[in-house]
Amino acid sequence: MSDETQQGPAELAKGYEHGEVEARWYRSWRDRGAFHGDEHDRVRPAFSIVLPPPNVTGSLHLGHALTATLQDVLVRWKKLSGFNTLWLPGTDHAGIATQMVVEKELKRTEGKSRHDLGRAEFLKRVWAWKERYGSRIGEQHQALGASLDWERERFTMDEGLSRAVREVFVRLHEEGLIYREKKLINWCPDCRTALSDLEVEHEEGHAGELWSFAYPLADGEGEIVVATTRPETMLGDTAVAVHPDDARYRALVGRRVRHPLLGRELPIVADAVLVDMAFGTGAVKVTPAHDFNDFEVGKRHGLEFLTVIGFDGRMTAAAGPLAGLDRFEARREVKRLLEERGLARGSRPNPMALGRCQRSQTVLEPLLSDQWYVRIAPLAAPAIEAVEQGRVRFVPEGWTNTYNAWMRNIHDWCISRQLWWGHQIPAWYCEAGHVTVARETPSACATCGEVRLRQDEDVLDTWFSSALWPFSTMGWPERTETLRTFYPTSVMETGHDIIFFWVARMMMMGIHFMGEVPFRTVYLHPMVRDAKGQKMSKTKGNVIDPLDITAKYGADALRFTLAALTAQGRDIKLATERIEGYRAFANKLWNASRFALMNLGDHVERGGAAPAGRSPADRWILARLQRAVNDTVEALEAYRFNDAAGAVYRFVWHELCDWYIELAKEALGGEDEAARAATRAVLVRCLSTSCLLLHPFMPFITEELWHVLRARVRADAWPASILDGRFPAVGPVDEGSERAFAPILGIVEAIRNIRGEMNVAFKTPLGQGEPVHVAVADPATLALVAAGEDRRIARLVNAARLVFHPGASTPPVPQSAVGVGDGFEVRVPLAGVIDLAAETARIDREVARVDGDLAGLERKLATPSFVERAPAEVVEKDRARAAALREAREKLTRHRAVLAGGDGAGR
RNA sequence: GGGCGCUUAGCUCAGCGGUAGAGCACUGCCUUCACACGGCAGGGGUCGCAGGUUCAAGCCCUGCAGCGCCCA
Repeated sequence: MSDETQQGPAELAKGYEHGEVEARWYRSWRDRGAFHGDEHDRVRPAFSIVLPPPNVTGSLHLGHALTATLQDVLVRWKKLSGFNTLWLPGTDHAGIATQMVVEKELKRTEGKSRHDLGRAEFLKRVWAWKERYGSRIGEQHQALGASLDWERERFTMDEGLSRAVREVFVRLHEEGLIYREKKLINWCPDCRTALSDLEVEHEEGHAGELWSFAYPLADGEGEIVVATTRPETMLGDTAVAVHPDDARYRALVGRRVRHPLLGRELPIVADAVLVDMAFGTGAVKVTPAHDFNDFEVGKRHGLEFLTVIGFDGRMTAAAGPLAGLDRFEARREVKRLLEERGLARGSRPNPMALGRCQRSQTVLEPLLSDQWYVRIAPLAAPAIEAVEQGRVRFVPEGWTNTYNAWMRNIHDWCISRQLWWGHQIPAWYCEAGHVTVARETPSACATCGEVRLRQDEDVLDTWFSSALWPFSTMGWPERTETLRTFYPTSVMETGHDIIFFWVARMMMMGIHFMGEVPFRTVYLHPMVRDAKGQKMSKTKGNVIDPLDITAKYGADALRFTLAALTAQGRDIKLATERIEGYRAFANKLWNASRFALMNLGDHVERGGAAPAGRSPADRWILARLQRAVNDTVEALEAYRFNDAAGAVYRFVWHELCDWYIELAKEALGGEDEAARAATRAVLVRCLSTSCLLLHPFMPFITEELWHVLRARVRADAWPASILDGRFPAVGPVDEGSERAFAPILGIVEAIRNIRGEMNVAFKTPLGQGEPVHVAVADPATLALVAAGEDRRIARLVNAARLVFHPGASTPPVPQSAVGVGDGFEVRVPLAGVIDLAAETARIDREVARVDGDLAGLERKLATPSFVERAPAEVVEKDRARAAALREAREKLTRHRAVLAGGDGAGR
């Protein structure tokens, strides 16, 4: 590290410039391995998070930025709090998505398909793509300041992780939890692969059409009318079903109809499960090979399974004259042909649900095929139990229900995908069709010894490998030190949209293979939307690129914004104005530090404060600081990121900057050495503590200011980097000092209020002739005033002369404005300035406000049931409030009477 | 069809039993020696609607309406 970064600049620029600072510090942290989790550390408690791996070919969106921010907040907070932290980065090979990207590129540049290249050559291209673009995600995380342990970066297709995948597959197969079967699956004709239930998006209310046509009876006169939303599937019909209780059709059950286009004969069957007598004609066509419900009917009645639509979405040879047509063309053609034959029986609009491919949005086709499945119920049971027993906790709690509902109603997981990019299934077939599942490529069939083997061409669902992520990344199946130290991880932090994809499956796999849950807490964050609440998407063009934001406003501002908007249970609507606001906050902190540096003189920071010279203002701000620390920690512990951010924000801006710095100017510019030294020390303490509190949210600016401050006050006891600092500890708040100082602040506000309302500019001193009078009832407050707070007040309100009186009221002064507060009254003489009408109006407004409050309170206090049944302290509090209001009202009305008395006031 | 969530100031949202808060926006004044990415002051809400519980209800209960999400 260079001297310059060690020391930081001697003086601060007038405004905070994030660009240069951010680049410099991330490099410095990374180069010294500051983010490395130490697997050998057995002293500090461990805190670990695995980053849910983003798609390797993707690029970060705001959801990722949110994930990175919240996780970094947790990790940096825990690190500063003395934990041995590990935040493990990596990327996911994202089977379909990546393969599609590379295929598209291949088509564009060379006009070739992956089949033109062949599997081996195509995979080479994908790897090349990964090498070229795979680092982008990492760079983006670095720009956000993520304190990830880059030495442990993983990729789901790494050798180690691939070994873990194979091990898991083989073990589950040995345990009978993985099997291969021919069933109906959701097939995407565009991606040309099977999908799991989770990858199907259900489109509600699609404008479908219910189209009716007649099947003529095969043996005699008559017909039976059925309705369908998919006319083309009638080519694959192998039955017509009616309800067994339906009198209209009872005589027809067991008879046959003739297929009008193919000539086949179809049985009429009775099925109480499939058929709803009240819907349509009460008769239903049955296509067992192309519909999930019909599939079951087919099994129940031993029907033929006739596949008429192929994997390419075109009609098969079984579709007879329509073979080769696209399924949607076939739909039109079937309708045309049946109309021609006079069999069409009308149609009506039918809003319906439609299954689409999550990736390509293509309408899915249920197709019959051989696929691999995970028998999931035995894995789900312990995962449900883990949550019931509290070994895993969801935050916000509401997600527990969602998790439970899905887990208890779970279906076997189709894990094979007809892709090339991914973990090829470790199953081999011999000519006789025997299957050999093995960790290493087998030399012969386990059943018949045949040596000519062919590996299953399919690959595993990407989510299969990510389910292992919490332990595969730590070296499993080896028993590594990393696993011993950091598994189970502390928190799983991710978006609630992937609770099933990741969380549930990680739970099942973690418990099954590690014997222990993969994480203790699951924090699910909300979705990030645009300012109007719209989902961000490329097609809508409302996507905000996090890197554009960091370049413009700084990573700290973006991070703070995201944290400040992350309230539990609601989506985040992100408007750039919010980000601008928090950039201003960074600038505010910067300038508070700038002020301090200009006023610290030769102050040298030595541990152990000297409370002797501390003023009431010093004690007050330190009490407020402690409160802010407590609030922040409490919020972080409860994952209330917005409250944590809010607590620091409020302290830094509205207490430290708005009040304390202004209050401190008196002592800093004064002659009293001890007071000045104490103030300087308090200022340093407030700023350094604020930096620590803020560091998890704004790592860059806080590290920069830490260095500058440390060098300036020669605080050798402070660690060289804020990363090695100690997070402020929760402790008792000095409430006495808070309470004691409150009247001082109140007096300032009351005088400022008069100034503002009377439009007296700040540069015009008050009390130049007749002094400003302040009556104070509490002797303790008067003592503070006598000890020097009067000078601070005078400074903050720009008063030339300020006279304090013990007691309840100030002496009457013509042409003056009066303000009242809890335990004090201020009187500001405004001869020559006062606008009688304005002042009267102001007093009237005040009286009206007081009257409103008082009326409510008095009504309440006059209610016997309230006085009798409410807790004594509540009644007492209201009595005291009513008394204070009555007093204020009396003062105000007396003052108004004087104003209106025409004693020469005004002009 | 089942489940969950939301409805509070112009906007975005906190608050969740003792008569309403923040940020932004708005209005007036101020280039006061940290900051105009600023300061001071101010205006603005019958807390979706209707019932109920309670001494007391945005806050608890019931129903209704609207919006959103998840699952089937």
